Amino acid sequence: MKRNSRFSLALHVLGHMARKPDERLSSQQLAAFNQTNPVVVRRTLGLLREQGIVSSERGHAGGWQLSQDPAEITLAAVYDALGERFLRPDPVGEDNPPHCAIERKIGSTLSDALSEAEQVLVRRLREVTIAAIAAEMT
Amino acid sequence: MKRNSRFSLALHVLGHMARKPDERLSSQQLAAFNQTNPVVVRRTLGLLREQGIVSSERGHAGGWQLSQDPAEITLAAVYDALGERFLRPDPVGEDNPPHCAIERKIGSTLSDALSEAEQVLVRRLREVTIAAIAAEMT
DNA sequence: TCAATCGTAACCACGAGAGTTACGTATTGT
DNA sequence: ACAATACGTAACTCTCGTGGTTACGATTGA
Repeated sequence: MKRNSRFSLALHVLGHMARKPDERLSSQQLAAFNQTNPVVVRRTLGLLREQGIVSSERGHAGGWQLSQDPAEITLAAVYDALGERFLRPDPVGEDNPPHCAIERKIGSTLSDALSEAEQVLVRRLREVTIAAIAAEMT
Repeated sequence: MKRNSRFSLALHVLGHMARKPDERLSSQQLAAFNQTNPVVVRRTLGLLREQGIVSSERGHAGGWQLSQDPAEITLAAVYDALGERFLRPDPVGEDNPPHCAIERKIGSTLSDALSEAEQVLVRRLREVTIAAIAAEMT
């Protein structure tokens, strides 16, 4: 099992979809690109559909299609749509209230540092679009 | 079970140790601060010992002590000593060589973005010392 | 009607990491 | 010496997150 594959799975299939904007690709086809399962694809793309990035059609000629211009879809949008958090926060659990001042201090310090790092990450992801990814395809 | 507790566990016990530089604190005592287990403490502090941050003594009056001035121990040093990677890379697994160009592109793009974000994180962690953490204790 | 396809629920498989037990070894106080 | 204390470590369990899989209902088009 590949861990943390949601994001790269999404980017990969979006890249392929950007190459064939007029076709509706089935979960089965998209799954093949990642050597994974149609259900996993549906799960993942379902989150993107909620954000209007892709659309799906049921039935005989159904499948998935981009809802936006691939040049307008940033990796940050995908990251957000998936609810990804590459930074593992959890500096201070919600259920374990700090017992001493040091724990609060640690929690706030780590929170600040992680937030800043993630801002940098997202800023970078905003600079790359699906179109740029698709352009690399052979 | 608290996840990702190694780092905050380490910072917490180091903070307490910094308050009592002359005492040797047992794993048992340190574990109590975090409501965890002595073995977990030994495991974690063992990594810090390898980097010369703390020292341990066995036997009757044994325990743990800081090996460095708490004002010299940065959170980044602890982060490194623990081998923590708050950013989950794994953009392209080592065992699954990219099948098409898009996968390589995704892998390198994510790698770059994650690396940059982590540099920012570490830079921040370098600005905070154990002494600063300990100063917050009540 | 029938085949293709998404939408979901439900469950399994696997791995990471903390929690726990157990035991060996080292050190110290008496 | 000897008992008590404490680390070092192995081995196991528990839990959680996540992907994989199966199953089935709903929808669409020929």
